[in-house]
Amino acid sequence: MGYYTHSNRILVALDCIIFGFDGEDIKLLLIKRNFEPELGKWSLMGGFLEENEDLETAAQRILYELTGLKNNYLEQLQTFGSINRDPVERTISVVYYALVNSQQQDINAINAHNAYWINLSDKPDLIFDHNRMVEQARQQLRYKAALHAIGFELLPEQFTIPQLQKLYEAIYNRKLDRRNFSRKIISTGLLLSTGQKDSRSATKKGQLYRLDTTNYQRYLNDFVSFFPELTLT
Amino acid sequence: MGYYTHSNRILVALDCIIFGFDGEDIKLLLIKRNFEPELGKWSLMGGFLEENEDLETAAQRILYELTGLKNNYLEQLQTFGSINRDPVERTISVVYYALVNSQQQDINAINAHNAYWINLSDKPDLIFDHNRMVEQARQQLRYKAALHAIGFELLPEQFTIPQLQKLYEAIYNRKLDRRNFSRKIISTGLLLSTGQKDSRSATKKGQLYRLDTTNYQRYLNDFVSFFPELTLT
DNA sequence: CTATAATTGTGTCTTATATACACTATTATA
DNA sequence: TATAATAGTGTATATAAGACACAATTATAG
Repeated sequence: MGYYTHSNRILVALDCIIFGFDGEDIKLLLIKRNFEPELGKWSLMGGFLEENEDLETAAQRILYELTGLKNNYLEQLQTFGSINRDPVERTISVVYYALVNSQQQDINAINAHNAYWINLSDKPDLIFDHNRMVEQARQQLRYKAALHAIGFELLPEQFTIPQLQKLYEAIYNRKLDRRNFSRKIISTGLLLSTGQKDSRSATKKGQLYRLDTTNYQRYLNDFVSFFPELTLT
Repeated sequence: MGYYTHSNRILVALDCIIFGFDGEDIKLLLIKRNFEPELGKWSLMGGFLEENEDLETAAQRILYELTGLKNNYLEQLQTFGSINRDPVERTISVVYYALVNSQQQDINAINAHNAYWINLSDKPDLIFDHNRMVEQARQQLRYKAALHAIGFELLPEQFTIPQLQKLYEAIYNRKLDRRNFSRKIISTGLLLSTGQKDSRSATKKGQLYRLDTTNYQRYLNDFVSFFPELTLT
């Protein structure tokens, strides 16, 4: 293996925006830094790209180190590369965002990293360009959830339609009509009734559904467009 | 300015997928390489990130070097970082895609780079992971054009509705109904009649329109979603 | 100079979907 | 057993999608 004569080799970091949902609010897993630089401030979970590591592998590693979770929804968002974005040394950061079902996490790993689940609406100021990263991820989540029925990744395996509605309401920060939501989501064919009922509910117990993974694949690819006639494959 | 102790500094490249439209087909500006590595093969236009250069600035520079064009639609697509994607040396590539009005290009610059406009449907095999990059860009173009009325970037300043329709048909590779297309596009309020007619047409000359830039800004942000009720701001 | 072929412009009908809204059912708790 | 809270279902109206038909313009051929 040879080398290019070009000399500008720089550090490549990865940062992960980790979204969760507690039934009421969209949450972010953030780190109160007990290390330099920017000790004491809030940031995303990050790390450097290693020598024999693909980008996606590195992002998965960083997510796993923090949460003990594997096989989550994880997608590359964008790469941030302003000259002075990192005051220590020029570093470009490849940013991923993850959707995790926050009930399955490894509490010990999270505590060990001094990380906390924080309501997206209460997000503190973050270091470097991490605020911009989060803002862009939030928008991407709205996109994706609107087009691709992606939101399920944030829910437990079994969920009720009202729970799903609360998730959508949290993502878009607006109220939806219960009756229309229910009709629409059922018409997608994405939900399979489990026959069970939600035991946790304090009043009328809702019907539990789970994703129909057959149809789900289709919905991950399809989307409804500006010209509905142009719905893609 | 200090340094991180981490040692894995690597080359950062940029590659540009340059889309055009000739009135019939979507085109790609590709390079027949007269330099190493992979001399004689086809590739995207690329380059390395310089020391005092932002990512977007570098992408603009590369686009300018090849086409003489500035101020085009240029957007980051994704970063590709597989370990062995470049056989010479580990390099990650931040990929941008550009939409250019291919009538305004600098022919000399293009010839000097041994570049050619090639129908997307006739795309030759490209080096490294450039095939994947183009495929992803093509999908992103479909997304964007469906959601954001972005396609105008590929047309001359003045255009007829049938020309716009041909562009959409090329992007999505399918026929659309003339009458419904016309009604729909007019109802968006994006078009301003210029009062002029298309002189080039061989039969009935179509009415020339141009973008209403006021409404355009809105359409760049808005999109119609999976739940139309959730159309975003 | 008129017929023709090609393309543009506009209207209308039917069907489907969005949206608004009202009543009934279930369950823990007082 | 009444109440408060939430879940489930139905229906009417407005809007948009999608299919389709006819009239208008213009270069070219006869």
